[in-house]
Amino acid sequence: MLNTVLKAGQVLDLFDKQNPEWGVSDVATELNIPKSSAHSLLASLAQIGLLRHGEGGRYRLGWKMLNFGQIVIDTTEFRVESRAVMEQLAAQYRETIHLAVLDDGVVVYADKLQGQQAVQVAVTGLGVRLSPHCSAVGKVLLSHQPWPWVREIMEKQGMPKFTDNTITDVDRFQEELLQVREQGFAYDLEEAVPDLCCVAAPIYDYDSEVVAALSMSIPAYRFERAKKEYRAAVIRACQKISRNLGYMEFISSYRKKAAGG
Amino acid sequence: MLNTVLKAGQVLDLFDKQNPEWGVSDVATELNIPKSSAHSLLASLAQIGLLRHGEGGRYRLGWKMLNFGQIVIDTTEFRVESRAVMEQLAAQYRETIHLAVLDDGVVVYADKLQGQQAVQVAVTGLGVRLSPHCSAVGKVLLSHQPWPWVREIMEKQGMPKFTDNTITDVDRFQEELLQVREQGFAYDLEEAVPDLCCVAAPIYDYDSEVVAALSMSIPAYRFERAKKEYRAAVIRACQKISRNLGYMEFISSYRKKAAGG
DNA sequence: CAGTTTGTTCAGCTATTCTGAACACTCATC
DNA sequence: GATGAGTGTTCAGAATAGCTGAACAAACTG
Repeated sequence: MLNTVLKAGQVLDLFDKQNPEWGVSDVATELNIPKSSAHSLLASLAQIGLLRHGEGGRYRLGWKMLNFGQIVIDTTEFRVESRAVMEQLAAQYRETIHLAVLDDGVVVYADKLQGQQAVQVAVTGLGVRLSPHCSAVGKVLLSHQPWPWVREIMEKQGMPKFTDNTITDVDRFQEELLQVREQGFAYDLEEAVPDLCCVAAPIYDYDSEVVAALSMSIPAYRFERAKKEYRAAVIRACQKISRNLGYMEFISSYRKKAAGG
Repeated sequence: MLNTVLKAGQVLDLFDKQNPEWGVSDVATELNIPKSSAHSLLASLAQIGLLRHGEGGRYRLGWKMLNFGQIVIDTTEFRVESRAVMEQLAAQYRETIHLAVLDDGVVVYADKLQGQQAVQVAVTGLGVRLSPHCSAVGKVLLSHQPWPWVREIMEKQGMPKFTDNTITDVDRFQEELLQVREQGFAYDLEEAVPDLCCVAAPIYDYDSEVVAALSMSIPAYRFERAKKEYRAAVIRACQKISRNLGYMEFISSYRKKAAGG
């Protein structure tokens, strides 16, 4: 480990929303290092663009940080980040895993792993579009959308009845979504296909936005026996992926508060 | 200057949208340094969160970059002050608005509003760096810098020709900047991208320094019809922001005289 | 205008980083 | 499976880069 880089990291970490500007002396006293050391650190960081020193000799985070931040956003895809975790899940439970996103009101499968053969990169079935009211991923994704919009979608697309368990009433669906959002996961209890159950959870990105949902599909008889374990596994997987996408729970709770709910 | 920090900067600069992932060997050959040196640099940068190394030992930019980028956004006064005015402009004209600053001789987008959806908090495209000789914001920002410095920058960066209208001659560019400074706004008449025109004006702070430039981008055919109106709108917006930042015109004119030009 | 603060420079001493070879590991290919 | 070329990682000694504290310049404050 390069000591100099580590110290540079400490310096950078001083800059936050509350204290966006630091002088040489401030840094020196804060980190308990000589003024001259603080100076060379700050000056060097400014030279490589991570800091800038504007008027008055005080230092601020540089514009290059914006650049790098943007590159992070533009080059990390949730599909790539999800893949490894999905493979782990598939290997452990040997059940089918789905990764889904919302596109114009319908659920689209962005990735899929069949449980039978351990690491089968199945392109089959990808991009399939289905109505969201009868799938676990659909519920998860819709539960994070504004209800009026969801209602409109439902009314436009209709809520066809596929099994006896399919939710076909809009008000009942709203209740379901509220609960899903609250508890952080959704079930599909034979609502789309008889004898097939699913459990899904949301995947958050760096901005605490739900960008996708991940689900595991299990035959009903097997699902009933270990519902809780499957649920926990899916939730854990989603948390892992979310973390890989830069999601941090404490930020999320902060933002929720700031947004007023 | 700390050599280690400078090298760390070189390493970081390798990461861009085209090459978001680097291995130890890649970095070593690219920078002509031993593998072990590359390794310790990468490992240290990962330790402080500026990089992360995922599966396969390859390195990517870390999530802390996003953090820092966000802090830059949230703590830059003129950005905060600009936001409301930009949203007004975007709502009224439904065209794309850019807020840009100068960083080490290149134009950096500090904020961006797409005209289509009224209040789209777009982080997309932020931090993009581009050469200033072919953009309206670039001309505005450079027109308030000392010419010898500008000339040096131009010679160092070159003035690549993107369209038939791109200014590629240094002397011609000096004339253009003088005019821009005199008249208080700049056009980009399809000089960077065909069929795309821009008009930009400067934003002054309390100290009568140009801290940023704001531009509106409009398709050429539409721009030609109402050039003057767009221009007036942008100038008005910039005056509004400048006033919010404590800028007062009469002080400015006084200072210009005192500075002898 | 003096006093106190700031950021910046410098040169010797010390410890840090650099280096290249050896190691562990993954992935194709034979 | 064994093999080879490709990774990333570790380590010790050699050499250089960074730490330091005092002295400097420059800005602000009374």
